[in-house]
Amino acid sequence: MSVAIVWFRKCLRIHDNQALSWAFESNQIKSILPIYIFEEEIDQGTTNKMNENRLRFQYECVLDLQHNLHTKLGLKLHIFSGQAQPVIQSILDNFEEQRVWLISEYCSDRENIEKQSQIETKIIDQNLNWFTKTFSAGHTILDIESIVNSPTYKPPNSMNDMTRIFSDEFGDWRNIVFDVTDINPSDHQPKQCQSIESEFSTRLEELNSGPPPSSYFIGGESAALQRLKKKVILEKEFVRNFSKPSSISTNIEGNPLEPTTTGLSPYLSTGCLSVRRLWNVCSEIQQLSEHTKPPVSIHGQLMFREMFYLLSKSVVNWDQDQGNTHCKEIEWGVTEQTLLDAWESGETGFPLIDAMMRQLDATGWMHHLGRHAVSCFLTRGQLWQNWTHGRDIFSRKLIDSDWALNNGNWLWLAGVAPFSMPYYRVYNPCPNQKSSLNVETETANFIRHWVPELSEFPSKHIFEPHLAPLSVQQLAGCIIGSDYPSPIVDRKETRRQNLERFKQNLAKLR
DNA sequence: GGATCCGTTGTAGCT
DNA sequence: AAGCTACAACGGATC
Repeated sequence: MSVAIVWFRKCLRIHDNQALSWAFESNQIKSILPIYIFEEEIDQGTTNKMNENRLRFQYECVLDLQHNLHTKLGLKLHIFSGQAQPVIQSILDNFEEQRVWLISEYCSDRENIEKQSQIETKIIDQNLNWFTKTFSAGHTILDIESIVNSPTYKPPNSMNDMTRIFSDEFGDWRNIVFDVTDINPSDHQPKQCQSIESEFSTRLEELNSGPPPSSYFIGGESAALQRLKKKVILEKEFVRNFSKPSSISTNIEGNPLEPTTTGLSPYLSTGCLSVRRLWNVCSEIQQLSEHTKPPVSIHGQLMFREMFYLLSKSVVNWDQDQGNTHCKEIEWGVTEQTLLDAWESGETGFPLIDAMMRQLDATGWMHHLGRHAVSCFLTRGQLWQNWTHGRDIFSRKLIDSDWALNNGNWLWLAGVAPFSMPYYRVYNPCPNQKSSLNVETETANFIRHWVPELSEFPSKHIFEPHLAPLSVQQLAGCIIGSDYPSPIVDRKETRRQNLERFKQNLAKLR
């Protein structure tokens, strides 16, 4: 009879959790010790990996997991902070004479794969009683490792490629309902483990007891399942019609923080929500009637997520702008810190860009199309800065940040990847009446909310306030250049120059 | 092997 | 107001 140490990493939930289910169902497991390790160096204040919002969100997820494990399954989650290897060593030392399984979810990124293999060779292999078991499809629909290693695998670059992979894997995959494991505690003996000593950073408690978070989202499986119900299960028409988002703003039902999309991404990235559960819910809704299809449907969005996971595992230097087969080496030149800082702090003088970046800073979330607009603006559109700078800022601030997806999306939007749209399709940072966005009210109100300096500006001028006559600026109580920055660049001129630069770079690469 | 088509989600000007 | 077209023209897949 053995102890199962269930190491929660990317699946902070008890529903559809293969590792947890296995530990419950296996007859050889006598007791279960769930653990979570905060691996960021959080005692020196905010980490360079996660800003405060992100760290707090992560902590909320872990606390909710602790609550659910305790109330639903009678298990106590032990929380640690520190580097995984020494922490796991110290945990296992409590069980020196016993048979122990260290169970976790497969993580596909380089750093975590190295960590996992070090733990296996330096700790597990040193004691004949200790074993590991890793479950492969916890965070993704596909078994990333097995697909990438199959002899016929070619890195996918389009939705066509993805439908081929799904067909090979699942046959008739459209509206398929995947097997999802859920634990029914009444089917099993209680498996509570002896408690062991655990310690984690007091900084996390401080964050949690501080002022109410500016983030709209609350971390955890409970909030994830509530949101799934509210935005997907109860919104069948929305699911069936899901397409390219037409509104860049939030402001649903008068709430300026409620997304027009599902808002489930923070829960998918932390694994509070199983991606298979979300897929299944959509399948069940769509089976009943007409619905949009990949690439624009929710299933399509989830398939792009799988695509980026496959690529991130199979493309060498996925997160680099050099030596990366999926990144054209554009000469971005020397970083201009003032431009980068203005972009990050929402002081570019372009109201829509600034509203987006301030929303990101305050809430840790930004609308899908907003991410397009600000990343195009930073790179090939206006500022001509290396996409990796934007990637780093997103990764520190976005509560739904995910290594595979964040890099993939930046490669896409910077126009450097094989799957990118043509480089000359540049988003206009100042949408006008011709834009698909509702500039009259919704988008203008979105700017008024996040850039209060401009709250009295008429919609006609709010996207390019520096072009407004001085009388309009005075009436709005906001003089451009003193109360709100003038544009840091000439958007039309930089666009023209950058198109030319990009073209020359491509010619050189050919 | 050259032509043609296609790719999740562009913009601006004209009718 | 919606739809067409030019813009300038990538790169991989397909025929």
